[in-house]
Amino acid sequence: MKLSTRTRYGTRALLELALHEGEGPVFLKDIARRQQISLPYLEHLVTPLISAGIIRSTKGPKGGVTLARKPEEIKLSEITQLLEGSVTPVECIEHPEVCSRSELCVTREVWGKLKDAMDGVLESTTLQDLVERQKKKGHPESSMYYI
Amino acid sequence: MKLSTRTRYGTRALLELALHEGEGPVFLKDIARRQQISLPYLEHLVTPLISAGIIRSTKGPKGGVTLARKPEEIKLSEITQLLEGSVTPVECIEHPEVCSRSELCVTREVWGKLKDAMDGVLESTTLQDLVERQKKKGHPESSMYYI
DNA sequence: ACTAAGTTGATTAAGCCAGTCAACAATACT
DNA sequence: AGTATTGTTGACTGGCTTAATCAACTTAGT
Repeated sequence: MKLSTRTRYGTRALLELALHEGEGPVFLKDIARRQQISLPYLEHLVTPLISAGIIRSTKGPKGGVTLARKPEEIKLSEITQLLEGSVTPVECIEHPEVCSRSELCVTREVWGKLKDAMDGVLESTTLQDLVERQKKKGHPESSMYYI
Repeated sequence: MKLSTRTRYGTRALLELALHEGEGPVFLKDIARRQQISLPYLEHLVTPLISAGIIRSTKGPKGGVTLARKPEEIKLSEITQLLEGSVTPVECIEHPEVCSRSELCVTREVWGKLKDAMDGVLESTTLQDLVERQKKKGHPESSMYYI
């Protein structure tokens, strides 16, 4: 019952972008350094985020990536859906046909409640919420990541 | 973000026992057949459940396993904790020391909210709740599993 | 042109985990 | 006592997923 590193890293990368909203493109290299993600790995995370229209990229010198929408318009549910595949605790919730017992299975109902509880949190949290939390905590990138 | 089959199968096995509460020991073989779990695999699931005091076993002919407590006293949180290891979406919630950023990380806070939401469901659901749901649906084992 | 970026794909390495097999231990029944 | 039946334990395997890297390619600015 763990989130994939895809989702964890991806969320951190997007938070990083949200923190620099309005400052123009950010280098993948900088995101990687500040959020402690390996650059080659980050490159792969970026691809689906672009196709999904969450970020925009600019090639060449002075290039980088930017949020394609405002932080308050990007819900965590969208990010997890994209990077995690889905946050379903069991396959049969979304695809009842994978198990012949789906119809009558009561454990399935409970796992459904579990999913609903998670969705509630993910639907109600946006990147903007993360930014505000971060501001309350102070900006770690200024004091910590540039040694 | 999937539950392990350990947890899924284990929960089904316990439900099966709860449904036969008060009828004496149930053969592992029967649980396996009715809940469609491979017998050798079920055997391994049973071990931790016994050590945790959730079920009791009787060896020999007419042996089998029984719930050690009443269904309403067995919470899902206990089962998942035992079989899943834990339902934490990220390691750093329970062990902040695994990541140097734990202190200042706001994504960690959100994953914490996610865990709280899940815990809410798991803490408030008992085997008895599953039994009642099953009764409302009818008893599938009588009509379906004995072909 | 040249350089600095992002993009894409092939590939690898490792860890996890479902699942099986086989030997063992205990109990009830005859 | 002996035997069949059942749970117990541990060793082992095979496959899947996924984090991660490398290398070649494309695009854009100077």
